[in-house]
Amino acid sequence: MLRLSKLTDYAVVVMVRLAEVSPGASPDVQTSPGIAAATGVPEPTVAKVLKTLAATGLVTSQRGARGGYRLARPLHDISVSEVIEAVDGPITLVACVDGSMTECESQALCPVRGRWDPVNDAIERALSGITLADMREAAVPPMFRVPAPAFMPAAE
Amino acid sequence: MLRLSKLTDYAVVVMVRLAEVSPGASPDVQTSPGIAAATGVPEPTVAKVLKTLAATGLVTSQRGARGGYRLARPLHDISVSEVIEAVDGPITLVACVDGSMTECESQALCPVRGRWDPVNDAIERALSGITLADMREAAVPPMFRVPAPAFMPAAE
DNA sequence: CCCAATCAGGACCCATTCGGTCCTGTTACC
DNA sequence: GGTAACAGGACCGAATGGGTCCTGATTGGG
Repeated sequence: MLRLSKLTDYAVVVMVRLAEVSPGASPDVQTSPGIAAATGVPEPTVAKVLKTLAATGLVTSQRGARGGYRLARPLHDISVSEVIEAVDGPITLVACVDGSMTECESQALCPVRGRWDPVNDAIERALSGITLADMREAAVPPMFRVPAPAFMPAAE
Repeated sequence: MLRLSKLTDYAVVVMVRLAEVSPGASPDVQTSPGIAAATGVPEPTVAKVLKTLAATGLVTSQRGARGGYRLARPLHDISVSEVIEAVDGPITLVACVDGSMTECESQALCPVRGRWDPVNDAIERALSGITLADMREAAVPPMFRVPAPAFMPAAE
């Protein structure tokens, strides 16, 4: 269904939240539980996403007490494709696109040999043209913007 | 990983194969086992794909003896997005894009409320611009074109 | 008129992957 | 030195998709 994982969605949520507090270059870092409380995403999931993003360099981490996470780059400099590839791995519509052509035993018969490449490239190009800042602009009306709720979303 | 299902890949293979024999408007129909033998795709899978494509109107079926399948439209008039939506359902990157907003219990908190829409639309636009004929052109060199092998691809 | 071939539309099972949780170690501040 | 927070795994359950099979409906040919 051409659906990307929830982790990617959460990653965008977390990164946008990360930008809300550190718009310029403020050294303020945010902790995983703090972001979890602000976004409503479960804390372990937030931690997992942050660790993945930190591993790929999209966010920087500060260890130890008073530590936390901070955006490595401003929102308008991070494309959607970067986030997707960081969380879900490289964008490969079908197995043939990747270098793993070992699977395709019927290479001579397969009529789609490398046929998805232009499609895959078109999608990646479309995704590279959209940044997190663009997604932020196209978001919900400001009346729904919640600055930093101190309460949990209940639901449990 | 933004990967579409194998069924979609098979659907493209089958439809391209379907066009190989009925280029214009010849009434020649092809049977499921015939296409399976020509493409190397397992016969039950081919039948499943064909039935799905017939249900969405991308191919037409002829029941009874001497029956089979035929392309409803020429290749250059069928976009990739049509095939994807026929096999894998509507293109929805995240659950929020769809009308199923019932899942999102934290609507007020969710900062990506409808944020993926432009991304989703960009992808669908990119996919709509590529037809099966385009994929056919960007395929493997003609030396790999197998007309209609009467043997099975072995492998079993 | 009967039979064979083929599509139609399900139900069904298995494998794979994803979503989510938890544990242990390391680092830096108080 | 204690504590708070990240790092990096392993781990398990649920859900989805891939693939197979069965039974009925329909049409052409003998």
